Amino acid sequence: MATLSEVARLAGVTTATVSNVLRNTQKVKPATVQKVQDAIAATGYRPNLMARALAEGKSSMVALVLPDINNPFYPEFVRVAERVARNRNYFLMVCNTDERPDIGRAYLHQIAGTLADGVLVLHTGISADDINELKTRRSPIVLASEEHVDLADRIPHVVVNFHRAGEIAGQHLLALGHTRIGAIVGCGLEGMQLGRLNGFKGALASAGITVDDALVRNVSDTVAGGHEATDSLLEQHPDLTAIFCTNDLMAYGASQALADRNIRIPQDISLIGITDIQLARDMRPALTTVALGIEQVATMSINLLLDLIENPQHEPTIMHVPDPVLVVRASTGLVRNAP
Amino acid sequence: MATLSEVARLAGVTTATVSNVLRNTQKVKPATVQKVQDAIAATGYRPNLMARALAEGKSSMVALVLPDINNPFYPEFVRVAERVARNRNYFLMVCNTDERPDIGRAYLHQIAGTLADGVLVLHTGISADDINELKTRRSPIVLASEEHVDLADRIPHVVVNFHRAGEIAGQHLLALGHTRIGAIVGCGLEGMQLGRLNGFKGALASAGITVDDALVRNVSDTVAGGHEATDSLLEQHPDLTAIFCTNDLMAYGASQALADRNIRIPQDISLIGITDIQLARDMRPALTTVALGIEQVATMSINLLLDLIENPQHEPTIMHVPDPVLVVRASTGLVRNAP
DNA sequence: TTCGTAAATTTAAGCGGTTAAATTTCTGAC
DNA sequence: GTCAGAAATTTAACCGCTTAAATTTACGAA
Repeated sequence: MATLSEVARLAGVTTATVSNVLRNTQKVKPATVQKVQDAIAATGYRPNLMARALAEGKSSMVALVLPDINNPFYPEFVRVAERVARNRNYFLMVCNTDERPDIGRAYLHQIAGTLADGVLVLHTGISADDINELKTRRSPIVLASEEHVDLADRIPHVVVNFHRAGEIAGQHLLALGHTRIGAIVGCGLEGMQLGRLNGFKGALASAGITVDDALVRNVSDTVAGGHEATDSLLEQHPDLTAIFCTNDLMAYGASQALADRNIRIPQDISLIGITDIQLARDMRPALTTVALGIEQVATMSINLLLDLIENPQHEPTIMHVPDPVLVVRASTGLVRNAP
Repeated sequence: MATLSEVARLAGVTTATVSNVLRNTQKVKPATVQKVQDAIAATGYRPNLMARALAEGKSSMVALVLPDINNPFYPEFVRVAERVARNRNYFLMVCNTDERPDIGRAYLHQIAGTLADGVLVLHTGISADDINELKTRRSPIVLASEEHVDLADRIPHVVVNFHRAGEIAGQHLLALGHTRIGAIVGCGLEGMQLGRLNGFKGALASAGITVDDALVRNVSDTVAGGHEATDSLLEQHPDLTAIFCTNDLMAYGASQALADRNIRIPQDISLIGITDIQLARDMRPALTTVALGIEQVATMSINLLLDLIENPQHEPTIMHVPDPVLVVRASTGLVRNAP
């Protein structure tokens, strides 16, 4: 690949001048600009972004560390984040940790401040210590939609009201007359989904219903997990009239388990999720869910990170995403009569 | 962030020595190694990967350019590719083009040879010209599972036998007695799915059946596309007994359309896809499909790229993934009796 | 023609590492 | 105690670009 100096030589000027042409500072005489541009065209020159990054002290790359690219939530997030980043002239490095905190840790240590100008961390179970280390390195970091209670007030943070999401789900089911409700909770790292469950419990408590632990299942945050939990719930509690899942992916699994048992949704059992991923719309019956606003979370958090990179703040910024919204589709209905 | 020279000063040695310790060439006396390691620990030093990349002429990053991270095929691919790359000490940059060739082009031009040591391109509709330009830059590039006929023999390539996949699907349906079969073809860029359709047609032709164009639908490569195409097919051909989709995502959409019309799978209509993404397993009924071996394609192509980076070849390597395999699940069955 | 000033260009240092070659320091054999 | 050769360390150039400061060139006014 041609380098700056080859271009400079060909154009009969210095690398400084070529550089000035490239970054079009207005300091170069039009005739010279032309010569340089000709030389660039002739050599097929492309700037070496590594060299530029080193010289500028800025790579224009940001890393997005996430736990499971196969969970459809993340691709949806990535797509938005990448678009926003691109529009602001940043590259997005997607780092998938495969749910392994050690991999996340390695990424953070290697990349932050050396390859990437900043890092956006999405519930990857990375420890507070590791995050704090980054902070001492003064490498911008943003946590999005986490529930890192012990860090929340010290690290820039985009907060999603998971508690309210659970509450909305609970209220919706209550409004339809359900009282025997099973709950399926993803056992994400760091108890990520606890807020959702608590919100749900709170809603029921307000109606005088206490959620028996026997009605709660903790499973992995996957289709299979939802399936399995549903099987388990139905075996022990065939009288359930509704199932609440702390996310849509597990709700999808639940719907499969119900289909396998020829239980109709929502005639026999109502089903509600949280998040509103694309799959929720695509399912049959389409899933009633509590939309968290993926697009907004992604946009806000990546923008926050880039803002922080472009002008560092002392006080950690905490931003709140607008409250979740109930999206009623076909998977919930009035409680059935006694079984 | 601490730099090499600060570490060196603290340890009372030269940057060269510190560098040698870091890359543990065996040239440093144990006592010195200890001093340096202490200094590293004391400063919290992390090597600046940009600087290293510039000095070494190698970034240890590879880019994966893909058209749509929301299409579940790609996350599955990414996950494998990233794992393989990580194990070989490379970072993976995922570049989502959102189906826009211009974005893909920009990524290629900016990244290849300057940020990334090589590029793996996955059906992004990037033009032959652009790919060739990379070649002249001598930046390693691998095309995976493409159908870029005009490039196939000049660019390293991982070939999937799409034709055979379509053929297998056709043969399976034939074996079950189907003859009135609708075909749904994704109109991916570059006619990516044509091979699959031709394979299917070939299988039917061997059985003396010609596929009327009226039974073929071209739609976007999405759930919605499959849904729409199915609606259209059923309206004009209510006598169909099976539907062949050139990929699983559209088959999922088809299954929704069938569910919406209370048409049972496979009792009323059989459904078959191609690829075998996770969703095919999760669907109800689970989808019969022709597995392309995502894991193998991903592994082979990323390995090929890394091999090429580590020792450049003159002849473009063409690798063939083992032939696709039929995976029979619940969505196909014997043809129903006359409607 | 001569200056002073603004415009254009060059110089040269630096970003944070790597590495071949040069130099210094150890070894152990004699 | 010497000295050759191996081992350890340092020197210094380089990777490709940016940029502040220095220098040169151009231009208009006196």
